[in-house]
This record gives sequence, structure tokens and C-alpha cells, in this order.
Amino acid sequence: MKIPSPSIPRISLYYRVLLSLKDKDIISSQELSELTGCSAAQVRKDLAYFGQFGRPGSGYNVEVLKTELKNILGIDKDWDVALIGAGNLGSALLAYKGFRGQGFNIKYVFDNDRKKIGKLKQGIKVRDILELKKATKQIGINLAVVAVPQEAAQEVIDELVLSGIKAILNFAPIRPRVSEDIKVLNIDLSTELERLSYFLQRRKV
Amino acid sequence: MKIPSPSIPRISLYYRVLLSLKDKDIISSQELSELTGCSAAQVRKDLAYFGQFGRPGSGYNVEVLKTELKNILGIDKDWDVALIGAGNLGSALLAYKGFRGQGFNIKYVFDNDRKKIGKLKQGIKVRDILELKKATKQIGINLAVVAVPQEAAQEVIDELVLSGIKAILNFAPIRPRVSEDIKVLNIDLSTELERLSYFLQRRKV
DNA sequence: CTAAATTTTGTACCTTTTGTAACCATAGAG
DNA sequence: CTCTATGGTTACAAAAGGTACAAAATTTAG
Repeated sequence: MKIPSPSIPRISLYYRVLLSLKDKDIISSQELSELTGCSAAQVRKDLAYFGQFGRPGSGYNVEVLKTELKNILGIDKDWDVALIGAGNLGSALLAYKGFRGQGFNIKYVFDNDRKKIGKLKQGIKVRDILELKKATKQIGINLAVVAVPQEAAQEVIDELVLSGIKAILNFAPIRPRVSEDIKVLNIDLSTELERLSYFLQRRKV
Repeated sequence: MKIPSPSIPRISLYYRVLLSLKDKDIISSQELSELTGCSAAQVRKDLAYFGQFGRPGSGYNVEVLKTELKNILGIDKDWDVALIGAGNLGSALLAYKGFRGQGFNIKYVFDNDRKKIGKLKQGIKVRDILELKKATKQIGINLAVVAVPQEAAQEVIDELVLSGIKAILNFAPIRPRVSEDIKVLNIDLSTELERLSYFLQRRKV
């Protein structure tokens, strides 16, 4: 069955909300609706794409649903992540505790700056970016976070793809060209700010 | 006219591409298509929502289009921005040069950490978050970036709204509740990673 | 210089995707 | 047993993207 792509971030959201629940065994789509801002029908539909998790008349078992959503999102197991770029943003990402808590372990850090290579950052050795190809092939990492300057991004991403990486979270303000079977998500701060700027400007009109 | 919301980030993308062009007076939707990955019809349609900028038979004048897109996005003028949270992520954002270059000036930095308050970060004084209300009222800032931990986020955002902020870029992994007239864009790293994780897991099936 | 051919925009129409609302069946309460 | 609450399903509506073509500008040919 074809699953609408907007459903996936919503599943993440439901999962986040479930995690924050205390002393609650059962939850209804109505309650989930109020906690997430999505319509109750949307909640039921999103969940129904993946199976029949609820019981008519009562609702969803919170523990069961948490387990199911973890399976759906693929976070029932841990993922090893490579981080490219140990500058300001890269360091901030490295320090962000949310990753490890969610099962994303930044296992390798690469940079091209001689001053950084060999040093430890958050207990992880910064490696020369030239080792990239070898390292990912050896260990079979298939998830990478790219936090390098715009000029270097396409080149780094090409190298990552050659190394067998299949999914990339890209913070550089470009839309990289990759082959069909690679998934790239772009987080572009300038674009987001421009969306807000657009909103602010239109607001008065 | 109703403008599809996905058009706005694409307009940003077109603008970014135009900036990178050298020695080019005229550009066609076809060329923009190749440079952005959007279809040529999509490009024309997006631009046509805002006016008739092109000339049949030749294309779009690059300089004119740049100016028009800046107007559309509201980045023809500068915006003053308040940054809340001077931790790892906040500091990285503060150091990011892209903001100032695009006309987004981080003018105020707030934090609740006594150790940070009063110190300078990137030449900007870190203020006590308690001053928030007063400061924004006085200066009329209406754009804020929230880079505080999850627990503090909703409270900070409530305070921002009270202070007259109209648009918020939120990095905390919550979906904050705000009134209708406030625009919030959420950047949630965990959700993005979970989307990638979902993709990786499904890939083999 | 004129007219035909070519290029390219802007838009009307169609298709696909996504979201909303209504309906039905079932579990549980009283 | 009856009634209410609730999930899953189906039908409908809205949003977004893709296709195709007329109109306009430019280029080419004669």
C-alpha cells in the first residue's frame, strides 16, 4: 500500500507525545488529536496504514502503540551515524543529547581541517575526511549528517554516496544531486527564515 | 489569489540559484529547472503567482528577477531577530554567517543561565530572559529563533508571543501551541532522523 | 525588410496526492 | 440487552503538481 509521505513525520509526532504520557494505559484518537493538533480522523488513518492497533470502544494501548511506532519508524534498533563537518554546527549537533537518546549514535566525525583532525570532540576522534570512503565501507554505516560549508557540500555528498551511504541529513544550503535510491533531507536555515519573512511581510496586506 | 505554501521555499531556492549565477543576463525556466531540480512548468507557475516577470521567447532577466524575488520573500529589507538560548545550538546559530548575509540580524540574545548572562557572544551581550518582554516591546522585533531545551520551550514561546513576536523558528522538539496569527516553523532533528530511519528500514522490503 | 520558424512564457485543464467527513461495526458499561 | 464510545473504512473535497497549448517575443530565411 502507498503511504502518504506526510504521515511519517506525524507518526514521529504521535510517538513523541506518547513518550511524554505518564500514568496512562489507553489513549483515544480524540486525545491524541488534542495533544498533537492533527485531526482525530487523521490520527486513525495514519495508524491504520500500518495495522490495526486500536480496539473499538476503548482506544489504543499506550505501551503497545509505542512499540509499534518504534518498529514503524525503524528506531527499535540503533543506527550508527557519520557526521561530516566539525565546525560550529557540527559541534552543536554532536553535543545534542537527543540523538543518542533516540538510538542515533554518532560514531564517526570527519573534517578536512588539519587543526581538528586527531582531536577529540565529545569523546569522539575527528578523522580526516580522506578516510571517509574506507571507514564507511568497513563499518557499513548508511546514515550521515552533513554540516559542512556550502562550497564543500556537493563534493562531500558525492563521496558519501560512493561510500555506500543511503540516507543523508543535509544542513548545507544546496539541493544536492544524488541518484534515485539515495534519500536526502535538507534543512536549510535561510530558507526557513525566508518563509517567516514572507509571512511577516504578507501579514499586514 | 491563494498561493500554494510549497511555492515559498521553492522561491527561496530559485533566489539562491540566481545569486550563484555569474555572467548571465537572461535565464529561462528550462535552465532554472535544471539548476533547481524543479520542473520548468513548476518554475513558471511559481513565478506567475506573483506577477509577469518573464518575456516569451527570451526568458527572465536575472537582475530583475532577483529584485522581484527579494521583494516577494521580504528580504529586500533587514529583519532584526531575537535568539533565545545561548547553549550549543544557539551559539552555533549565532556564529552562522548566513544569517547576516541574508539580512537577518541577530540583535538580541537571551538566556536564563546566570553564568552566561552579561557575557558577550559573537559580540552580542547575552541578556537575562526576564528582560525579554520589555526588550521586544521597546524595539519592535517580530522574529525570534528558539533554541532552548524541550522543557523550557513552550514557556519561552508563550512569553515571546506576549512580547509581540509574530514569527518563530523553533528548534525544540515540541509542537508549540500558539494563537492563529502567529507563524511557527519547527525544525525537529529527531523527526528528520526518524524519517531517514523509516526510509532505511523500508528500503530492503 | 518581411515572413516564417523557433523559442519561451503564462494559463487553462487534467491527474495525483493529501486531508476531511460521514458511516459502520465492535467492544465495553450499565 | 441496550446504549455509548471508539476504531477502521469508504466516499468526498481540497490542494498541489503535471500537461498542453495559445500568445508573444526572438531568430532565421529569403
